[in-house]
Amino acid sequence: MPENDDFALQDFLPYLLNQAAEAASLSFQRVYRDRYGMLRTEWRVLFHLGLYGRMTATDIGARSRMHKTKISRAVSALETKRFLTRARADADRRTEFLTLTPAGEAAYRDLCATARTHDAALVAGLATEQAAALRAALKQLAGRD
Amino acid sequence: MPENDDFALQDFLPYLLNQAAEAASLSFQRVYRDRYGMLRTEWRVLFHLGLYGRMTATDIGARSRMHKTKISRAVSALETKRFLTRARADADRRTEFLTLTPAGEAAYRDLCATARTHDAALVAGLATEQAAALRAALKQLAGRD
DNA sequence: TGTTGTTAGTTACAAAATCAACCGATACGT
DNA sequence: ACGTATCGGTTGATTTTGTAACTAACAACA
Repeated sequence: MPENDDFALQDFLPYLLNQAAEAASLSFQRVYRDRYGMLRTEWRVLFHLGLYGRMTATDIGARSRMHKTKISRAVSALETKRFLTRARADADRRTEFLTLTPAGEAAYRDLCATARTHDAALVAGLATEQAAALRAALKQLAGRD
Repeated sequence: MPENDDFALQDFLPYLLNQAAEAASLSFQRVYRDRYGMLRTEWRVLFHLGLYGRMTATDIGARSRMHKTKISRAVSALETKRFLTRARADADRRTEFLTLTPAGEAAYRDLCATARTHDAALVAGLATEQAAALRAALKQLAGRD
């Protein structure tokens, strides 16, 4: 009845990606939300700081492609949770370096461990090379990193 | 410096999926936004109606896994745009059937054509089987359809 | 019929994301 | 030094989403 002869829009990549992304983040979201009262933006900032060590907000933005304001607010939230500290740079007093506190690092490690489990569960249905291929393709689509 | 020896969290699937999804939808979003003033939810509803023909809001929800309220609002918006009409069902007066107007169908066809182009551009860097494998993996992650 | 439970869809309110304007610090050209 | 532009980051207003409560219609069963 509908005239979608040639192109199956159920296969439209943006749609598919979004569906998969939403499904995949759901279970993990519950973890950082219930366990640490974090938002996804906060978890992402934490994750960057845990992974790369001391960074500025701009650095995080460049890597994560999150908007300035999201990062700014996430940093504030993490600061009030005592998960990170700020330090003005001497060279350029506009920038501030962000560092995880011990509590922040602990949360990071805990979440990493949980993330590992979730990741494994997600790819459970896929063969090893399939999973690797998937990650590679996603990286390319994401444009970098 | 950071102690992420074993597990590269840059490869964390929810993160990767989200990055790719965001990057992929960006260019297409501009199309339906600028050309028709639509939101993503609206485009999705339009897309379902165009693809499957007359449906109820609940049907759309079951297929797209969007929440009731999102659908309700998207339907209202599409109705004010004169892209769809509602018709109460005789059998059950709670449900209403949604049908695209000619204008709605025209928009659907236009956006489909554009979507096809965008999709092709996205998978341009991938081999044909790679793209197919990607879609298959995403479908599985999405849980269905 | 009357009660209880469920379903389709909407609405109200809170939470969060987006956008634009903003402040202070720096850089640059003159 | 001075004006202008730019950059790092924050704030406030608006928009969009999420959560819950709600209305109306139906179903089932006494």
